[in-house]
Amino acid sequence: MDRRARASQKRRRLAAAAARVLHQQGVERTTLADIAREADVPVGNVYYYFKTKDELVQAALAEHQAHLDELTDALDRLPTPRDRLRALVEAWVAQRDTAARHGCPTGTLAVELDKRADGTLDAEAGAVIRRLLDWTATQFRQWGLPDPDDHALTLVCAYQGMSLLTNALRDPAIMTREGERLLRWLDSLAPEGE
Amino acid sequence: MDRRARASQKRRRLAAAAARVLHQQGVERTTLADIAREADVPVGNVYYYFKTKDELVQAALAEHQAHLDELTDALDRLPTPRDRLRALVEAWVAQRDTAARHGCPTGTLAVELDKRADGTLDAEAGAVIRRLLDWTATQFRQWGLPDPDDHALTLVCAYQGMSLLTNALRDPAIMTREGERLLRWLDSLAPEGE
Amino acid sequence: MDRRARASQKRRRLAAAAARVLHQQGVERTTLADIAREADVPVGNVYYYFKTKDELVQAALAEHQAHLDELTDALDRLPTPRDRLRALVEAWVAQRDTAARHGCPTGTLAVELDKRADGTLDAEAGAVIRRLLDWTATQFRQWGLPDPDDHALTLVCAYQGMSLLTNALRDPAIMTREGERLLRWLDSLAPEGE
Amino acid sequence: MDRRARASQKRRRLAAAAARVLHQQGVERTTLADIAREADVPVGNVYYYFKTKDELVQAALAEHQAHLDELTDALDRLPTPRDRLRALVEAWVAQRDTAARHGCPTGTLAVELDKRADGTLDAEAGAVIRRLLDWTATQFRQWGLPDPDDHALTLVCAYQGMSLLTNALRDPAIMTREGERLLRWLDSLAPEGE
DNA sequence: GATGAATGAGAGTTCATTCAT
DNA sequence: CATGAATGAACTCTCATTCAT
Repeated sequence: MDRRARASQKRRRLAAAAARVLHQQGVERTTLADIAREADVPVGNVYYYFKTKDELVQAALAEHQAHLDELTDALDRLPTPRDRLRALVEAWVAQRDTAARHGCPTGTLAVELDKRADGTLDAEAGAVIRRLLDWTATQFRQWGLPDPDDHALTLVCAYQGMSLLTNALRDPAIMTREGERLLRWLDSLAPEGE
Repeated sequence: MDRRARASQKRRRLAAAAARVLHQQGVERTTLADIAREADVPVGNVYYYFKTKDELVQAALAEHQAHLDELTDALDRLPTPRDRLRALVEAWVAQRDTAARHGCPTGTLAVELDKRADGTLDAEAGAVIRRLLDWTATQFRQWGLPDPDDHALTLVCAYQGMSLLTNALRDPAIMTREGERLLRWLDSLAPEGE
Repeated sequence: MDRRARASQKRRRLAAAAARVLHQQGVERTTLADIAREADVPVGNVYYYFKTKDELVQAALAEHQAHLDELTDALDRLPTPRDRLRALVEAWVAQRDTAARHGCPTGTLAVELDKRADGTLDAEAGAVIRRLLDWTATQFRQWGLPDPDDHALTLVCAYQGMSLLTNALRDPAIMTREGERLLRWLDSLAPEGE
Repeated sequence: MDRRARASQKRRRLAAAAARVLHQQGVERTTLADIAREADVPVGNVYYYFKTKDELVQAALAEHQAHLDELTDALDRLPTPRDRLRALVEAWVAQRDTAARHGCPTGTLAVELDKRADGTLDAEAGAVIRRLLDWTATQFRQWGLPDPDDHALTLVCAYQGMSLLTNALRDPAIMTREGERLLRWLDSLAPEGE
């Protein structure tokens, strides 16, 4: 592996470390030294890859976006929209322990970034959430249900809500209970005229 | 007004200012000077009322708790549990512009405090949310519905979820749409055997 | 002396220290710690009086302005414009050893500040020089000479030029030689029709 | 072109870039990356030509020296000392816009370098100025005027002074006014017994 | 109690210089 | 020779907390 490849790998390592540590400690309580340590990179070197702390936050958001895309790509291989949405909910529930400890990575990031006066980064956090919203709406639309956007909104709100409560009450069981309800809800839906 | 009364009034002013500013700027981006300024109290004086910044955060949480109690007390005067829950949802929707700008005060505070290693304050944030959960469950129980706890969980999750998305996407309309759905949902519920 | 008086005295001490150290070491090579040490003030405390390093530079400029004003006030007590201008030149020459080591405080500051992209502070440095220019022009005008502005420009240019060369060549004798020439020049001037 | 020639060409490009950028931004506000970029040379490569930043500053000084030598060589082709000195002043005035923006390259460099504790580089800056002084004195001597050194000092001081004021007040007209005065002064001079 | 001032431990960031290939 | 990457020391600035009156 040549120098350039190793360098870009380091960039990724930093982005991944940022995603992890920022999720656990939050943006404001995480120092660059924390991220550097997690990525095993000297502090001064971080600035070779990211000119500011904000760029690291941005990279972490991109990382979450990438994870989400991986997930939806995998789900897209399932036969029906209902299968895909069920699997989405199941993937959420599978993360319940992480959610109990640190909440939804994107959701909590969005909350923190929205506290800033400068609205640059929080718009990017919003974009990640909107992408999930769009993918979900697409599923409902393909399913042939009316008001697919409303259904998508309901589902994603439910996800963010249960993640927040799971985290705030430190109780993964919340995720299980609400997840099961969502599955029953999905099973109860039927396209018009079906 | 004697000295003690004036002092306790100052304490309240500080707590109220903390609640406001922390909601808007978040815990980590708010300095003691910010709160002191908002309360029109000299910085050095803050420490006679709150020994640490964390105590001010605690006071802000208590303030939110108090607001919530006021609200539920008012709702308790309504005739039926369904009326109360409907009014609760309507109260949420009425706050949509604030939610778009800063999210739910308690929810965003809980998110931020959960990022801390020290789990003292985030437990208190959880307690505020749990109190809302309990009050809501009580309504569903009085209504005679089965699984009142699950219903309560669903409703509060929906609230936190729609607040978060409203804030992240800076779109108060989300609150309106989800609020209307919740009202329809409440209208559709009926106790067993009714 | 009460707290407030002592505090404002500290502000002055800092401004004076800044003027001294910035003159000796230049803006860019002087750290806040240098100034703090010179003023015998803890580094963190500096920011109570000056929010940024630039404000300290500004304060140093004001200090130089004040020194200049003191000088011209003293000169204003002399009977004739020629006396005042002669005394001005003599005051410059008296500073020859300082000039050899560090140049003219205002002139060198202006040079450094003009290298900045942001033109805020260098305008203030220019203002100090312009004030000297104006005072000098006033003398020539009172003297009844034609083109008092041109004469003033010539005199101040000569001052800045000889300060620069004295400093660059580390030779106070330059100041003496040019100073004497300037005195002869002043003596040779006569108002029209005199 | 062989390797050695290409290499020495790169060295020159770097020296020229250094001269330009250091004049514009000053020594302390210029990074090696700035110079490397201006010369279109990779940062890491700079060190094959200049072991330290100071060596680049030195090279910039040499560049200014070379420019000055070019100028005086050209002037030396003029018939009389008076012609040469007049042409020198005219050359200065022709640079008035550059002077307004960045001052005299050598003069401002000397000011900055004199702020250093280490007196190595500022001596070199002084040497460049002294060379100008010497050339000028030679002209006055050839002219047959008494005190040629004093006349040279006066002329060079005037130049540095008017450059500094032009820069500090950002007014090229200063250069024009003082330049005209210097020309009149030169015209008024006559060797003894002439 | 009240208050302006003091303090010091970090935080993010920059950059000359060096290294490995 | 060339070069992207690495390094660490230093700097400016922030802020919770404490102190002296």
